[in-house]
Amino acid sequence: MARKPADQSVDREDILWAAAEVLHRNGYEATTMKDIAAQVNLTAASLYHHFKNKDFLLLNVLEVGLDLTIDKLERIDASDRSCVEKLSAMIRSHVVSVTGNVAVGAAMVFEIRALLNVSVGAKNSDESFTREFVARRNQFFARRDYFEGLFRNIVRAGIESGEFREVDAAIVTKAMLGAHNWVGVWFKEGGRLSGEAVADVMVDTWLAALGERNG
Amino acid sequence: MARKPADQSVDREDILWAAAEVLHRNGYEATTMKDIAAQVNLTAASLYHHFKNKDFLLLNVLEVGLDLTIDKLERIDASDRSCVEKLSAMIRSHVVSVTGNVAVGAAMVFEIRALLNVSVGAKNSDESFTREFVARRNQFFARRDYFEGLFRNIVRAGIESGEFREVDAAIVTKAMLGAHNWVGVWFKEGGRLSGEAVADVMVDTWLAALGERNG
DNA sequence: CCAAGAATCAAATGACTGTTCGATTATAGG
DNA sequence: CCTATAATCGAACAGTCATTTGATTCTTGG
Repeated sequence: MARKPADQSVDREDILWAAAEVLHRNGYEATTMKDIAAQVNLTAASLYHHFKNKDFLLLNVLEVGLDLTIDKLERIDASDRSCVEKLSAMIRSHVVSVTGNVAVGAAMVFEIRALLNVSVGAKNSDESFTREFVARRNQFFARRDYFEGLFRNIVRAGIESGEFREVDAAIVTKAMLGAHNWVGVWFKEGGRLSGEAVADVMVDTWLAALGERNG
Repeated sequence: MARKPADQSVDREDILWAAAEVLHRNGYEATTMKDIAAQVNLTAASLYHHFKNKDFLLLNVLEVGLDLTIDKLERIDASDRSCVEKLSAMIRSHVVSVTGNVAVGAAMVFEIRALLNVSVGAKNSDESFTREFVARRNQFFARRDYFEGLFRNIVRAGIESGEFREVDAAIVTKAMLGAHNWVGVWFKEGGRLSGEAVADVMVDTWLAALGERNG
C-alpha cells in the first residue's frame, strides 16, 4: 500500500477524536473543516481522503460514541444480576463514559439536531451520497432509541420485580438520561469530584428516586 | 413617532419569540437572519432596525427567557413555606416553563455555547459593540449561576432542616437541572402527557431522590 | 396638511466555507 | 530500484451569510 509517515501518521480514528473535540468546543455549524484539520496538522482538503464530507464525519463521530457506550451497557444487561445491581452498573458506566470523553458525550447530546438539519433535500450533486446518509442517519436514531430502551427496560423490570417503586418508567428514564447527558456540559477534569465520584452520586440519587430498599 | 402598520405590526417582542422558535429548530449557527425575518414577514435587513446584530439578538432571547424563569422562582423562594413545598413548586414552575415554551427552554440549553463562541477577539469594526456585548454576556452567565443557586440553596436548606437526606447538593442540583433541561429536547405538545403531568413526575422523582418523608 | 422620524426594503459588499481538482510526495510490495 | 496507490497539499470555485447603505413608505404629533 502506501504512505504512513513516521512523524504525522494520522488515521481515521485520530481525525474522529479530533473532530469530537472541536465539535465539543464549537458545535457542528461553527466548526470548520479547517478547524478539524488543524487539530491533527492537516489541511481541510486532506480530510476528504478519509471522509466523504462534513456530514459523514459528524455521523461517524456520533456512531462511534454511541457504539462504545452501548457495548458496555449490553454486557451489563446480559449479566446475571438483580435490577438494582444492573441499573447501578449501567448508570456508573454511562456517567464514567461521559466524564471520560466529554467531547463525544457532549456531541451525542448537542449535535443530534445538526444531524437532523443536514440539507438532504437540497441541490446535492451526488444522489447516492444522500441516500446512504439518510439510511445511516436513520439507523443511528434507531440505535439511540435502543440505547434509551436499555435503561428503560431495567427500570420496568425492577418495578415488576418489586425492587423499585411504581413510577412512570418512560419519563423517569428520560430524566435520568438528561441528568447524565448534562454531566458532559459541566464536568471538568480536575474539579472537586472525579468522574467515578460523580457517577457514585448519580447511582445513589437514582436508586433513591426509584425507592430502592436494599441499598 | 412613526410607523406601526395595522397589518404587520412587528415589534421587538415578536422578533424575539420568532427567533427563539427558529433557534430551537436549527440552532444558532444554522439559523440565518433571513430565517428569523421570514418568521415575522420581514427581510433580514429590517431586523437591524430592532437589534444591533445577530449576536445581540441571541443574547436578548436568552436574557428574556432566563428572566421569566427567575421571576417565578424568586416569588416561590420568598414565600413562607417548607423546603419540600418550595422545591416542589420550583420544580413544577421550571418544568412547566420549559414545556410551555420549548423554544426558549431549548435555547437556554443549547445556545449558550454559541454565546461563548462569539468572535469577540476578532476584527470587528465597532469596538464599543464588543465591549457592551462582553459585559452583557458575562452578566447573563452570572445570572444563570444565580438561577442554579436558587435550586441549590433550597436543597441545602432542606438538608439542614432535616426534610431531605444528606446528599451532595451541588451535584444533585445539577442532575435535577439536567433532567429538566432535557425535557425541552423530547417534549412534544399533544403527547401522552401534558407539561403539568411531566412536572408532577419530576416533582415526585426528586422528592424521592432527596428522601423526603412527608409526601 | 406637513414634517420628522420610525419601519421597511432591495441591492451590493466582503468575508468565509465546504468541496473539488490536479499535482506532489511518500510508502510498501514485487 | 520500480510502480501502484495512499496521503497530502495549494489553489480555485461556487455558494451562503451577516451586515451596510441609501432610498422609500408609512404614521403620528403639531
